[in-house]
Amino acid sequence: MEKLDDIDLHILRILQKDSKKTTKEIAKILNLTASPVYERIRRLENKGYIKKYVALLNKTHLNKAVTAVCMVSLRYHNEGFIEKFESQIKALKEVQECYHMAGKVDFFLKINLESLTDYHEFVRLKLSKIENIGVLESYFVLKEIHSTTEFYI
Amino acid sequence: MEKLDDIDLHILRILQKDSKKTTKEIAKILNLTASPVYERIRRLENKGYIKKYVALLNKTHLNKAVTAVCMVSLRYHNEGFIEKFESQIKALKEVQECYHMAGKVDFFLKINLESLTDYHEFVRLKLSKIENIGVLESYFVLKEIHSTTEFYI
DNA sequence: CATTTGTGCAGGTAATTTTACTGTTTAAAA
DNA sequence: TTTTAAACAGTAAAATTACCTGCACAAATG
Repeated sequence: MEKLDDIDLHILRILQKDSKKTTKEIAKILNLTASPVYERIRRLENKGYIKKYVALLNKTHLNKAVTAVCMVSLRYHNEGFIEKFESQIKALKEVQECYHMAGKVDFFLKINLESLTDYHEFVRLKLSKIENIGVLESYFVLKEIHSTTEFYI
Repeated sequence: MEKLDDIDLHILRILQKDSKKTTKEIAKILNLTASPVYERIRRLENKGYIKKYVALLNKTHLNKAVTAVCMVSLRYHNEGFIEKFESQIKALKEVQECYHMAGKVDFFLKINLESLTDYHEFVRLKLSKIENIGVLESYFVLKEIHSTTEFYI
Protein backbone atom coordinates (compact mmCIF):
# COMPACT_ATOMS: atom_id res chain seq x y z
CA MET A 1 0.00 0.00 0.00
CA GLU A 2 2.05 2.93 -1.27
CA LYS A 3 1.69 6.27 0.43
CA LEU A 4 -0.63 9.07 -0.60
CA ASP A 5 0.66 12.57 -1.20
CA ASP A 6 -1.05 15.81 -0.24
CA ILE A 7 -2.90 16.01 -3.56
CA ASP A 8 -4.42 12.56 -3.06
CA LEU A 9 -5.51 13.44 0.46
CA HIS A 10 -6.99 16.71 -0.73
CA ILE A 11 -8.99 14.87 -3.39
CA LEU A 12 -10.26 12.39 -0.81
CA ARG A 13 -11.26 15.19 1.55
CA ILE A 14 -13.25 16.83 -1.23
CA LEU A 15 -14.95 13.63 -2.43
CA GLN A 16 -16.01 12.48 1.02
CA LYS A 17 -17.75 15.84 1.44
CA ASP A 18 -19.29 15.99 -2.04
CA SER A 19 -18.80 13.27 -4.62
CA LYS A 20 -20.68 15.25 -7.28
CA LYS A 21 -17.78 17.65 -7.66
CA THR A 22 -16.43 17.28 -11.18
CA THR A 23 -12.80 16.57 -11.95
CA LYS A 24 -12.70 20.03 -13.49
CA GLU A 25 -13.88 21.72 -10.29
CA ILE A 26 -11.43 19.72 -8.20
CA ALA A 27 -8.66 20.50 -10.66
CA LYS A 28 -9.34 24.20 -10.24
CA ILE A 29 -9.11 23.94 -6.44
CA LEU A 30 -5.80 22.09 -6.74
CA ASN A 31 -4.37 24.27 -9.51
CA LEU A 32 -4.17 21.36 -11.92
CA THR A 33 -5.86 20.25 -15.10
CA ALA A 34 -8.58 17.62 -15.18
CA SER A 35 -6.26 14.84 -16.40
CA PRO A 36 -4.15 14.25 -13.31
CA VAL A 37 -7.21 14.59 -11.08
CA TYR A 38 -9.06 12.01 -13.14
CA GLU A 39 -6.10 9.64 -13.06
CA ARG A 40 -5.61 10.01 -9.33
CA ILE A 41 -9.28 9.37 -8.58
CA ARG A 42 -9.20 6.20 -10.69
CA ARG A 43 -6.11 5.09 -8.85
CA LEU A 44 -7.71 5.79 -5.47
CA GLU A 45 -10.73 3.76 -6.53
CA ASN A 46 -8.70 0.84 -7.85
CA LYS A 47 -6.41 0.71 -4.82
CA GLY A 48 -9.45 0.58 -2.57
CA TYR A 49 -9.10 3.95 -0.84
CA ILE A 50 -12.55 4.84 -2.11
CA LYS A 51 -15.00 2.07 -1.26
CA LYS A 52 -18.09 3.40 -2.98
CA TYR A 53 -20.17 6.42 -3.85
CA VAL A 54 -23.56 6.76 -2.20
CA ALA A 55 -26.46 9.14 -1.71
CA LEU A 56 -27.16 10.04 1.92
CA LEU A 57 -30.88 10.28 2.58
CA ASN A 58 -32.92 12.34 4.99
CA LYS A 59 -34.24 9.90 7.55
CA THR A 60 -36.82 12.32 8.90
CA HIS A 61 -38.48 12.63 5.50
CA LEU A 62 -38.44 8.86 5.14
CA ASN A 63 -40.12 8.14 8.45
CA LYS A 64 -37.05 6.76 10.16
CA ALA A 65 -36.67 9.56 12.66
CA VAL A 66 -36.21 7.31 15.69
CA THR A 67 -32.68 6.07 16.15
CA ALA A 68 -31.97 3.57 18.88
CA VAL A 69 -28.71 2.16 20.12
CA CYS A 70 -29.08 -1.27 21.56
CA MET A 71 -26.40 -2.93 23.65
CA VAL A 72 -26.45 -6.71 23.71
CA SER A 73 -24.53 -9.27 25.70
CA LEU A 74 -24.66 -12.95 24.92
CA ARG A 75 -25.17 -15.72 27.43
CA TYR A 76 -22.73 -18.13 25.81
CA HIS A 77 -19.64 -17.02 23.97
CA ASN A 78 -18.54 -20.12 22.09
CA GLU A 79 -17.47 -19.57 18.50
CA GLY A 80 -20.61 -21.08 17.06
CA PHE A 81 -22.94 -18.99 19.19
CA ILE A 82 -21.31 -15.74 18.19
CA GLU A 83 -21.41 -16.53 14.48
CA LYS A 84 -25.02 -17.54 14.68
CA PHE A 85 -25.94 -14.33 16.47
CA GLU A 86 -24.11 -12.29 13.85
CA SER A 87 -25.85 -13.91 10.91
CA GLN A 88 -29.23 -13.47 12.57
CA ILE A 89 -28.53 -9.77 13.13
CA LYS A 90 -27.44 -9.30 9.52
CA ALA A 91 -30.84 -10.59 8.44
CA LEU A 92 -32.61 -7.73 10.26
CA LYS A 93 -33.04 -4.92 7.76
CA GLU A 94 -33.77 -2.36 10.47
CA VAL A 95 -30.24 -2.73 11.86
CA GLN A 96 -28.01 -0.18 10.18
CA GLU A 97 -24.86 -0.99 12.15
CA CYS A 98 -23.67 -3.83 14.33
CA TYR A 99 -20.29 -3.99 16.02
CA HIS A 100 -18.69 -6.68 18.12
CA MET A 101 -17.20 -4.75 21.01
CA ALA A 102 -14.57 -5.01 23.68
CA GLY A 103 -16.00 -3.67 26.90
CA LYS A 104 -18.84 -4.33 29.29
CA VAL A 105 -21.16 -5.51 26.51
CA ASP A 106 -20.63 -7.71 23.48
CA PHE A 107 -22.48 -5.88 20.69
CA PHE A 108 -23.66 -2.42 19.72
CA LEU A 109 -26.60 -2.14 17.36
CA LYS A 110 -27.89 1.00 15.68
CA ILE A 111 -31.49 0.79 14.59
CA ASN A 112 -33.61 3.24 12.59
CA LEU A 113 -37.38 3.12 12.85
CA GLU A 114 -40.44 5.33 12.60
CA SER A 115 -41.58 5.36 16.21
CA LEU A 116 -41.03 3.99 19.67
CA THR A 117 -43.97 1.71 19.03
CA ASP A 118 -42.11 0.24 16.08
CA TYR A 119 -39.05 -0.21 18.27
CA HIS A 120 -41.13 -2.03 20.83
CA GLU A 121 -42.44 -4.33 18.10
CA PHE A 122 -38.93 -4.78 16.74
CA VAL A 123 -37.59 -5.91 20.12
CA ARG A 124 -40.62 -8.05 20.89
CA LEU A 125 -40.95 -9.80 17.53
CA LYS A 126 -37.42 -9.88 16.16
CA LEU A 127 -34.60 -9.16 18.59
CA SER A 128 -35.96 -11.17 21.49
CA LYS A 129 -36.55 -14.09 19.13
CA ILE A 130 -32.80 -14.44 18.74
CA GLU A 131 -31.54 -17.05 21.17
CA ASN A 132 -28.57 -16.60 23.43
CA ILE A 133 -29.16 -12.94 24.27
CA GLY A 134 -28.33 -12.36 27.92
CA VAL A 135 -28.51 -8.61 28.42
CA LEU A 136 -30.35 -6.13 26.22
CA GLU A 137 -30.20 -2.44 26.97
CA SER A 138 -31.76 0.31 24.85
CA TYR A 139 -30.84 3.95 24.36
CA PHE A 140 -32.55 6.52 22.17
CA VAL A 141 -31.09 9.43 20.28
CA LEU A 142 -32.61 12.69 21.54
CA LYS A 143 -30.54 14.84 19.22
CA GLU A 144 -27.84 14.37 16.64
CA ILE A 145 -25.14 16.73 17.76
CA HIS A 146 -22.80 15.72 14.98
CA SER A 147 -22.87 12.93 12.41
CA THR A 148 -20.73 12.44 9.35
CA THR A 149 -19.32 9.69 7.15
CA GLU A 150 -16.09 11.61 6.76
CA PHE A 151 -12.77 10.64 8.27
CA TYR A 152 -10.38 13.25 9.55
CA ILE A 153 -7.46 12.75 7.17
CA MET B 1 -44.21 16.70 2.39
CA GLU B 2 -46.07 14.82 -0.31
CA LYS B 3 -45.79 11.08 -0.46
CA LEU B 4 -43.34 9.10 -2.55
CA ASP B 5 -44.50 6.38 -4.88
CA ASP B 6 -42.80 3.04 -5.50
CA ILE B 7 -40.69 4.45 -8.32
CA ASP B 8 -39.29 7.18 -6.08
CA LEU B 9 -38.49 4.66 -3.37
CA HIS B 10 -36.83 2.36 -5.87
CA ILE B 11 -34.66 5.21 -7.12
CA LEU B 12 -33.66 6.09 -3.56
CA ARG B 13 -32.82 2.47 -2.81
CA ILE B 14 -30.56 2.36 -5.85
CA LEU B 15 -28.84 5.69 -5.17
CA GLN B 16 -28.10 4.97 -1.53
CA LYS B 17 -26.33 1.82 -2.67
CA ASP B 18 -24.50 3.36 -5.64
CA SER B 19 -24.82 7.00 -6.57
CA LYS B 20 -22.67 6.55 -9.68
CA LYS B 21 -25.47 4.72 -11.46
CA THR B 22 -26.52 6.81 -14.44
CA THR B 23 -30.10 7.85 -15.07
CA LYS B 24 -30.02 5.60 -18.10
CA GLU B 25 -29.06 2.54 -16.05
CA ILE B 26 -31.70 3.31 -13.45
CA ALA B 27 -34.26 3.87 -16.20
CA LYS B 28 -33.54 0.43 -17.59
CA ILE B 29 -34.09 -1.20 -14.20
CA LEU B 30 -37.40 0.63 -13.81
CA ASN B 31 -38.54 0.12 -17.41
CA LEU B 32 -38.60 3.83 -18.08
CA THR B 33 -36.66 6.32 -20.15
CA ALA B 34 -34.01 8.58 -18.71
CA SER B 35 -36.26 11.67 -18.62
CA PRO B 36 -38.65 10.75 -15.81
CA VAL B 37 -35.80 9.28 -13.80
CA TYR B 38 -33.82 12.47 -14.17
CA GLU B 39 -36.80 14.61 -13.18
CA ARG B 40 -37.61 12.45 -10.17
CA ILE B 41 -34.04 12.55 -8.91
CA ARG B 42 -33.98 16.35 -9.17
CA ARG B 43 -37.26 16.49 -7.30
CA LEU B 44 -35.94 14.18 -4.58
CA GLU B 45 -32.88 16.40 -4.24
CA ASN B 46 -34.86 19.63 -4.13
CA LYS B 47 -37.40 18.33 -1.63
CA GLY B 48 -34.58 17.26 0.64
CA TYR B 49 -35.00 13.50 0.46
CA ILE B 50 -31.44 13.26 -0.78
CA LYS B 51 -29.15 15.20 1.54
CA LYS B 52 -25.87 14.82 -0.32
CA TYR B 53 -23.66 12.57 -2.39
CA VAL B 54 -20.43 11.35 -0.83
CA ALA B 55 -17.54 8.98 -1.32
CA LEU B 56 -17.14 6.40 1.44
CA LEU B 57 -13.50 5.79 2.21
CA ASN B 58 -11.63 2.76 3.46
CA LYS B 59 -10.60 3.62 7.00
CA THR B 60 -8.07 0.79 7.21
CA HIS B 61 -6.10 2.16 4.26
CA LEU B 62 -6.22 5.62 5.79
CA ASN B 63 -4.86 4.58 9.18
CA LYS B 64 -8.10 5.02 11.06
CA ALA B 65 -8.64 1.36 11.81
CA VAL B 66 -9.41 1.84 15.50
CA THR B 67 -13.00 2.78 16.21
CA ALA B 68 -14.00 3.63 19.74
CA VAL B 69 -17.40 4.32 21.21
CA CYS B 70 -17.26 6.60 24.17
CA MET B 71 -20.15 7.08 26.57
CA VAL B 72 -20.20 10.34 28.47
CA SER B 73 -22.35 11.65 31.27
CA LEU B 74 -22.24 15.23 32.42
CA ARG B 75 -22.00 16.40 36.01
CA TYR B 76 -24.36 19.35 35.57
CA HIS B 77 -27.25 19.36 33.16
CA ASN B 78 -28.25 23.01 32.94
CA GLU B 79 -29.00 24.31 29.46
CA GLY B 80 -25.79 26.26 29.19
CA PHE B 81 -23.60 23.36 30.24
CA ILE B 82 -25.05 21.04 27.64
CA GLU B 83 -24.63 23.55 24.83
CA LYS B 84 -21.09 24.24 25.83
CA PHE B 85 -20.26 20.55 25.88
CA GLU B 86 -21.80 20.09 22.45
CA SER B 87 -19.85 22.90 20.84
CA GLN B 88 -16.61 21.63 22.37
CA ILE B 89 -17.27 18.15 20.99
CA LYS B 90 -18.02 19.53 17.52
CA ALA B 91 -14.57 21.09 17.50
CA LEU B 92 -12.90 17.69 17.85
CA LYS B 93 -12.17 16.44 14.35
CA GLU B 94 -11.63 12.88 15.51
CA VAL B 95 -15.27 12.59 16.59
CA GLN B 96 -17.29 11.25 13.68
CA GLU B 97 -20.61 11.05 15.51
CA CYS B 98 -22.04 12.49 18.69
CA TYR B 99 -25.57 11.88 19.94
CA HIS B 100 -27.40 13.24 22.93
CA MET B 101 -29.11 10.17 24.36
CA ALA B 102 -31.98 9.14 26.56
CA GLY B 103 -30.81 6.37 28.84
CA LYS B 104 -28.21 5.71 31.47
CA VAL B 105 -25.69 8.06 29.84
CA ASP B 106 -25.99 11.47 28.25
CA PHE B 107 -23.85 11.19 25.10
CA PHE B 108 -22.51 8.61 22.68
CA LEU B 109 -19.37 9.46 20.73
CA LYS B 110 -17.86 7.52 17.86
CA ILE B 111 -14.19 8.15 17.32
CA ASN B 112 -11.83 6.95 14.58
CA LEU B 113 -8.11 6.85 15.19
CA GLU B 114 -4.99 5.00 14.16
CA SER B 115 -4.19 3.19 17.38
CA LEU B 116 -5.06 2.68 21.02
CA THR B 117 -2.13 4.91 21.82
CA ASP B 118 -3.77 7.67 19.83
CA TYR B 119 -7.00 7.06 21.69
CA HIS B 120 -5.21 7.36 24.99
CA GLU B 121 -3.72 10.65 23.86
CA PHE B 122 -7.10 11.81 22.59
CA VAL B 123 -8.77 11.16 25.95
CA ARG B 124 -5.87 12.56 27.93
CA LEU B 125 -5.29 15.73 25.91
CA LYS B 126 -8.68 16.55 24.46
CA LEU B 127 -11.69 14.80 25.96
CA SER B 128 -10.66 15.09 29.58
CA LYS B 129 -9.92 18.78 29.04
CA ILE B 130 -13.61 19.37 28.52
CA GLU B 131 -15.15 20.50 31.78
CA ASN B 132 -18.30 19.07 33.26
CA ILE B 133 -17.70 15.45 32.26
CA GLY B 134 -18.83 13.16 35.05
CA VAL B 135 -18.61 9.64 33.67
CA LEU B 136 -16.51 8.52 30.71
CA GLU B 137 -16.65 4.95 29.54
CA SER B 138 -14.84 3.55 26.49
CA TYR B 139 -15.63 0.63 24.21
CA PHE B 140 -13.67 -0.56 21.20
CA VAL B 141 -14.87 -2.15 18.03
CA LEU B 142 -13.42 -5.64 17.63
CA LYS B 143 -15.22 -6.34 14.40
CA GLU B 144 -17.68 -4.61 12.15
CA ILE B 145 -20.42 -7.16 11.72
CA HIS B 146 -22.51 -4.86 9.59
CA SER B 147 -22.29 -1.18 8.74
CA THR B 148 -24.14 0.80 6.13
CA THR B 149 -25.40 4.31 5.45
CA GLU B 150 -28.57 2.91 3.88
CA PHE B 151 -32.02 3.09 5.38
CA TYR B 152 -34.46 0.26 4.99
CA ILE B 153 -37.17 1.94 2.94
C1' DC C 1 28.30 14.59 -16.29
C1' DA C 2 25.39 12.74 -19.76
C1' DT C 3 21.92 9.31 -20.60
C1' DT C 4 18.17 6.63 -19.56
C1' DT C 5 13.97 5.67 -17.35
C1' DG C 6 9.82 6.67 -15.32
C1' DT C 7 6.32 9.45 -13.32
C1' DG C 8 3.13 13.14 -13.47
C1' DC C 9 1.00 16.75 -15.97
C1' DA C 10 -1.04 19.48 -19.98
C1' DG C 11 -3.80 19.44 -23.84
C1' DG C 12 -6.91 17.42 -27.04
C1' DT C 13 -10.79 14.32 -28.53
C1' DA C 14 -14.47 10.84 -28.86
C1' DA C 15 -17.99 8.75 -26.23
C1' DT C 16 -21.14 9.21 -22.71
C1' DT C 17 -23.93 11.63 -19.58
C1' DT C 18 -26.34 15.48 -17.97
C1' DT C 19 -29.51 19.03 -18.61
C1' DA C 20 -33.24 21.25 -20.61
C1' DC C 21 -36.89 21.63 -23.74
C1' DT C 22 -41.03 19.95 -26.63
C1' DG C 23 -44.79 17.31 -27.53
C1' DT C 24 -47.63 13.31 -26.32
C1' DT C 25 -50.00 10.23 -23.43
C1' DT C 26 -52.36 9.10 -19.33
C1' DA C 27 -54.88 9.91 -15.35
C1' DA C 28 -57.51 12.70 -12.47
C1' DA C 29 -60.81 16.50 -11.75
C1' DA C 30 -64.55 19.39 -13.05
C1' DT D 1 -67.52 14.50 -21.67
C1' DT D 2 -64.34 18.14 -21.29
C1' DT D 3 -60.69 20.23 -18.91
C1' DT D 4 -56.59 20.20 -16.33
C1' DA D 5 -52.56 18.43 -14.47
C1' DA D 6 -48.99 15.20 -14.10
C1' DA D 7 -45.85 11.94 -15.91
C1' DC D 8 -43.50 10.18 -19.76
C1' DA D 9 -40.86 9.69 -24.41
C1' DG D 10 -37.91 11.73 -27.50
C1' DT D 11 -34.40 14.96 -28.85
C1' DA D 12 -30.74 18.25 -28.96
C1' DA D 13 -27.16 21.14 -26.70
C1' DA D 14 -23.87 21.45 -23.08
C1' DA D 15 -20.92 19.35 -19.98
C1' DT D 16 -18.34 15.61 -18.25
C1' DT D 17 -15.99 11.39 -18.52
C1' DA D 18 -12.65 8.46 -20.32
C1' DC D 19 -8.76 7.89 -22.94
C1' DC D 20 -4.75 9.14 -25.67
C1' DT D 21 -0.41 11.53 -27.01
C1' DG D 22 3.44 14.10 -26.02
C1' DC D 23 6.14 17.07 -22.96
C1' DA D 24 8.69 18.26 -18.74
C1' DC D 25 10.89 17.21 -14.77
C1' DA D 26 13.17 14.25 -11.41
C1' DA D 27 15.46 10.19 -10.09
C1' DA D 28 18.33 6.49 -11.18
C1' DT D 29 22.10 4.58 -13.93
C1' DG D 30 26.26 4.18 -16.56
